[in-house]
Amino acid sequence: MRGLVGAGAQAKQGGMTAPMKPGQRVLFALRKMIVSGEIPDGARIAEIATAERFGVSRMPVRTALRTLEQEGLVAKLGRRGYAARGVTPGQIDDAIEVRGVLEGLAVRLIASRPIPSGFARRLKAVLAEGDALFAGDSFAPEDIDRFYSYNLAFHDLLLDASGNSAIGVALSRNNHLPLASAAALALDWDDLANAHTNLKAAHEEHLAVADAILSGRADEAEQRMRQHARAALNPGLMPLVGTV
Amino acid sequence: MRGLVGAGAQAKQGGMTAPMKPGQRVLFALRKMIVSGEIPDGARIAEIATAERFGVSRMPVRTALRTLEQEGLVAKLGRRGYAARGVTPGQIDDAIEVRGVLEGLAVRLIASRPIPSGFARRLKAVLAEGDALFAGDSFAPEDIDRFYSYNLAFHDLLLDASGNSAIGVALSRNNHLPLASAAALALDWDDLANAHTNLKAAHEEHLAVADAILSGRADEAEQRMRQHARAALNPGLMPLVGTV
DNA sequence: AACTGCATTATTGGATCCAATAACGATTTA
DNA sequence: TAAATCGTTATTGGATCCAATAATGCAGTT
Repeated sequence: MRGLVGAGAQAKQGGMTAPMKPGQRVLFALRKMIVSGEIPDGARIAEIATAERFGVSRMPVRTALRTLEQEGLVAKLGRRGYAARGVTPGQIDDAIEVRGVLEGLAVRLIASRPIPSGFARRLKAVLAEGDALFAGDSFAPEDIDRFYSYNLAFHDLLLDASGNSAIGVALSRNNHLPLASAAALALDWDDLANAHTNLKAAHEEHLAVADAILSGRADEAEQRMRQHARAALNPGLMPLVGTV
Repeated sequence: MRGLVGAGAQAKQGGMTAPMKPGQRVLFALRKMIVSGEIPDGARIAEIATAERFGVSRMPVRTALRTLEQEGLVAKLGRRGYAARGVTPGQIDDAIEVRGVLEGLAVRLIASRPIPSGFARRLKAVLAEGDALFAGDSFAPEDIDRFYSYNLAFHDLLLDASGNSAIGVALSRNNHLPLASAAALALDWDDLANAHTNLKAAHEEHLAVADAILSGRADEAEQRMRQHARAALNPGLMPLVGTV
């Protein structure tokens, strides 16, 4: 399943066969280089050098650096351009914790209010996808992709239903860090049995969260959602669990 | 105290007598126009027209729009430029709630770990400023400014001490919305007695949060910090309480 | 009269050029 | 010899110009 995160992220970033516009291309390339450590922490990033490196004008580099600054991946050095801010594992943990808190707020808000019938229906429909996935006791390779979609739908639904737009914008930060977003199945699940076990646990956490929400147990829903995010922090049983 | 928010925000944004660079100027002007509703919700913002309006080139407008897009204040319309996303009171409430949750996470993290002696000392020093402010039972006009500084120092200290950098980047979003940031004393305190009463309440919440932190009562610290943020939501006794 | 195709135009994105500014080094003087 | 000042240079920010592209309006045809 090596191509999974590539497939997902690339598709989301429009990185298909169609030629990407220079601006986007530079942005994604720089982002990838920084988070991967190819550009080491603290390294200066000059507009001219970068532009020449990518064979583009300085303009796309400039806009990309501005965006990366907003994302916290580069820091502005007064008049000396920008410097890469390497992403340490600790920062990813930090982002995961923030995500848990924000998603926890989302479910708490949902559970604190009367549940619209439409939401309950949609939530159950999403969860049914997960149930179907784990009906058997083993995984086929394509099931990872299906879980990816299901997981994304679950988190997106809750975000939408919270009715709090500020949560979404705050979360959009974290999603730029691979491993930190709910969508990122960053690690390759080379062991399908392993994947089945761990992703099933994630699905059952989803069920528990949903039950707490639909029953109006707001505090419990929030706590469970936080815990669900934190599960990505500790390696637990397996080599390393991606963000589920 | 009409000039307060102006003073604070302007100073923070560098809006003093020194001429601001075009990029900054356009960015701040557009931001202000959108949040104030001068540019109505959904209104299209074209580069050329805006550039002419401000008497600058299209370039600063472009970068400003990119930044505002990151902040969620404008939305991109495919090839038709950008559209203003009006800020409703509800969105400000949303942002305040998010702030409470994020700052709540910060204090919980601090309280969950051993307290560095340096932090305890600095925290007490900051709180002493507040104590001095409310030693008397009335306010002088300049005390509002002093409270502004003290309040900012309190929140910044906790943010720093949390050790979680993701909280800061997530919070930087909300701070762009006036009334949502901890720094914004958005409403004019024309009644000094009123200001004294309400800001003193805020200070006592600070004390309670600090006590919970230093005593290691993480859950309580988090809850109190959330409540502290939410206090800005309900008008309560007075006409309208700014974000304290 | 309505629909489709083409041409025009408005608008964004990129590239190049110019100005301002701060860092750095060399040179001169005490 | 060391420090200070002046000049050079590297680098960012802004302005203008050019290309690509999609929306819009007009005309022609069915």
